[in-house]
Amino acid sequence: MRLSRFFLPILRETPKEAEIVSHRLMLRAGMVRQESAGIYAWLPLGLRVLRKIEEIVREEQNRAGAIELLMPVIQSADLWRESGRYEAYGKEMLRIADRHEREMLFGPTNEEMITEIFRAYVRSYKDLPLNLYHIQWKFRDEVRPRFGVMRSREFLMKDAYSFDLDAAGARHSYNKMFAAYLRTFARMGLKAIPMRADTGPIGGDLSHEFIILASTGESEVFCHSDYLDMPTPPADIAFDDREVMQGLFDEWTKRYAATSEMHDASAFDALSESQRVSARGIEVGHIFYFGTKYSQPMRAVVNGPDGKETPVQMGSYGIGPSRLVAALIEANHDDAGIIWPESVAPFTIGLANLKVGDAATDAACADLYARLEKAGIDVLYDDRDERPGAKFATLDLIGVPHQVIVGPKGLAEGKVEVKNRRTGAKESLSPDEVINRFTA
RNA sequence: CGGGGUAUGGCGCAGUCUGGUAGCGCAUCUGCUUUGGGAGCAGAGGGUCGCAGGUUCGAAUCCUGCUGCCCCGACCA
Repeated sequence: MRLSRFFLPILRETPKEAEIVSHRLMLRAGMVRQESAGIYAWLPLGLRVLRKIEEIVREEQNRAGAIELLMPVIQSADLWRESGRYEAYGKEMLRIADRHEREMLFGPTNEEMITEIFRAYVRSYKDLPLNLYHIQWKFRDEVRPRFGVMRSREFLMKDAYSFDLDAAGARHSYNKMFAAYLRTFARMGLKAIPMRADTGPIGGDLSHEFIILASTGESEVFCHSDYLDMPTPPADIAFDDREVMQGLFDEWTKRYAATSEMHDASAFDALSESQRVSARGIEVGHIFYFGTKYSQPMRAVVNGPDGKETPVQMGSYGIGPSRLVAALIEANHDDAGIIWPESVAPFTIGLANLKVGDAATDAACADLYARLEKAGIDVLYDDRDERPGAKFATLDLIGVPHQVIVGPKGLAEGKVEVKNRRTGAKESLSPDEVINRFTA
């Protein structure tokens, strides 16, 4: 992408409403624009990151055996009356009426709808297990939206729903999502620690929150230091092997880890000084096993091997990709701006032409740009007629992991500079070496 | 939902107390000079002062009502 043809509305000053660093940087880098309290437009740069995150989430859901579909954002009130949550959900649910005065709502979550879809088609235990998910916009009318997309009213959520014949099967489904979540966050360069959680309004008796550590996190968390170095489950782990999955779950939950609401000070204090990690955290995922809470009232039943009808055992599993964008910035930034992990970066390379109009730099940049693009690398080519300082500041701000800097001085010796945004390390390489570096 | 604050050009702000027809920095546009860490000079454009009433010869400024947004607390992907 040529920057001169892109839409990147950078702000030099920080809008006053932005309190936390991720919100400030998202506004300054032209990633989002607030349209109303807790409602944001995603500008091109922000959208590229959101899509990268979505794709990682999708790949790991698919790997764990979940199947993608897409449910609507607008739902019927009748569906929610069946489960009893229409009244119970309260003011967080945005209720609307259509032209026929039919009561509708903007979905805050999809347990009812997925259960309705399930019961319409599935009759036999032979069709289980089943795990269906979608990535769709949700609306929860938060009392007090804040922190930009970290706590917004409209937000993107990946929600998966598992269906099993019995509790043991549901447990296995839960464990598979548990493993998928560990992989998902690890691929984004995040250390997400599963912590036992309250089930809240979703209900049920088994639940974990996935918390990433960040100094600006909303909640206080406590955990065993071993969690900082636990190995991520490999891509080819045996998702269908119940014992392997249970073993992984047990390994990841046997040590102390809790948010402040679930904190047990005496258990935590039993750890040695060096084992105690007390930090701030951001919730990026939440998984629940809730049995027949919805299948019972909504009559989602299957015929078991014994010929009897049984309500299915369900679980639900959520990740907020839009919140993750902010969480990733909270965990990856410095004074100059954002530092994207490579897997979610909007562009992999920022190519800066320090002297637009100079025949040599123009030609060198055009050549590098074409060859890197041809190799399938996302390159942002800063071909604007700006001074070098402005280009450095822009690339630092938007956090592109690698900067390739082409100026007359280096080019006179056949060299361009490659700078690593995270480490600040600079190398002087020939254009051919640059191509090899990034295409090898 | 309780408490507090705020609303003036794209962004950040002054002007409001004491009424006289709107200003500064950044950004934008034009020209010249510049060009390895957010350039300099000269010129230009852009604002129903949140909305609706009212007081007054005259309202950004005073009065009344409303709305948006932000912050602090209790709740949440």
